Amino acid sequence: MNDTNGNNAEIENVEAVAVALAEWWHASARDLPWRFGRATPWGVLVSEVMSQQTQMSRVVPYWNDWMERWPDAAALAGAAKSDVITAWGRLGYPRRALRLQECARVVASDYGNELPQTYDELLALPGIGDYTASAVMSFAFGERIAVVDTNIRRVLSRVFLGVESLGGAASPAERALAKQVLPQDSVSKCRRFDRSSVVWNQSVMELGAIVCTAKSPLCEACPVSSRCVFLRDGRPGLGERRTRPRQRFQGTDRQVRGLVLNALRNLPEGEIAVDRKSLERLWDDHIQLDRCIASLDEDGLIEILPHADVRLPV
DNA sequence: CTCCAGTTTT
DNA sequence: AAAACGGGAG
Repeated sequence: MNDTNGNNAEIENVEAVAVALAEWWHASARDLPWRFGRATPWGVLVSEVMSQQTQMSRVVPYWNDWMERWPDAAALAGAAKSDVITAWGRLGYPRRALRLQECARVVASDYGNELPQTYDELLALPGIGDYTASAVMSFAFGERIAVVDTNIRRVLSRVFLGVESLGGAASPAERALAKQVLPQDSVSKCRRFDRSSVVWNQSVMELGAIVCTAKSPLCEACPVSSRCVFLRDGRPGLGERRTRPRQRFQGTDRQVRGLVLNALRNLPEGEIAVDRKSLERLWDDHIQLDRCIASLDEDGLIEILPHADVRLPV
């Protein structure tokens, strides 16, 4: 019973779309260093965590340096937290860096330094949610599993339903659609990055990232434009804002937290702490500053020293 | 000002 | 279900 979405009659283009997308993928996919079987499963996981809310183009140099320095989970597990936070640099959401190291510690100690190969075990790892667990199952292990992220939601909704996907969490209907159109894998294709479900997930996501973008999709350059319900219907609601207003950044705690962390990352060689005086120069509102220092401490991103100086954790 | 290969906490 | 969490690019 697949009644979660009432659109089964609508979905009949899938084979043709899959063929066109696969061709486009092989001709136009970005040559990211963790693609095409060049990275270990752990390397794929690292790339996915770094890409949570951060554009791929910004991730590439960080990933290269990171994997050279900490090639596997055990290496990262043994690193100093301060080094992990510093290496994370300006990727944003630095708690991801800490969770990635926690993840590495679990993989190293509970799984013998080899990434577990089931969705449920991956999902249980720190910092790994539904998207990343699915992505690793598909991209690293070649398993047939529906991957649902913001790009895939947008592309599938446009191509097959002709409407913009709504903001917020993925709906049951969107998940059902993703499962419904996921290609079967033929038995003969054994190389994991050649499996049709894997190419499907990667190419749909890639299309959403570089062609079928949120605000101004490049329909002229789209390999499935002739089969896209959204384009056929005149792209109804394109550019219409469906997400709730995002929190502004200027003046928020996130900005202040970023300033404190940035000061700690950029300390001269040999210095490990920022003193209270310097902290107070970073932000005029000392109430907010103290709130942010406290929250950074709670997150394990800094340690508070005597005299209210701060440092990165060991 | 919006958007971005999301996850966790409330 | 909503808020918190960075920072850069278009």
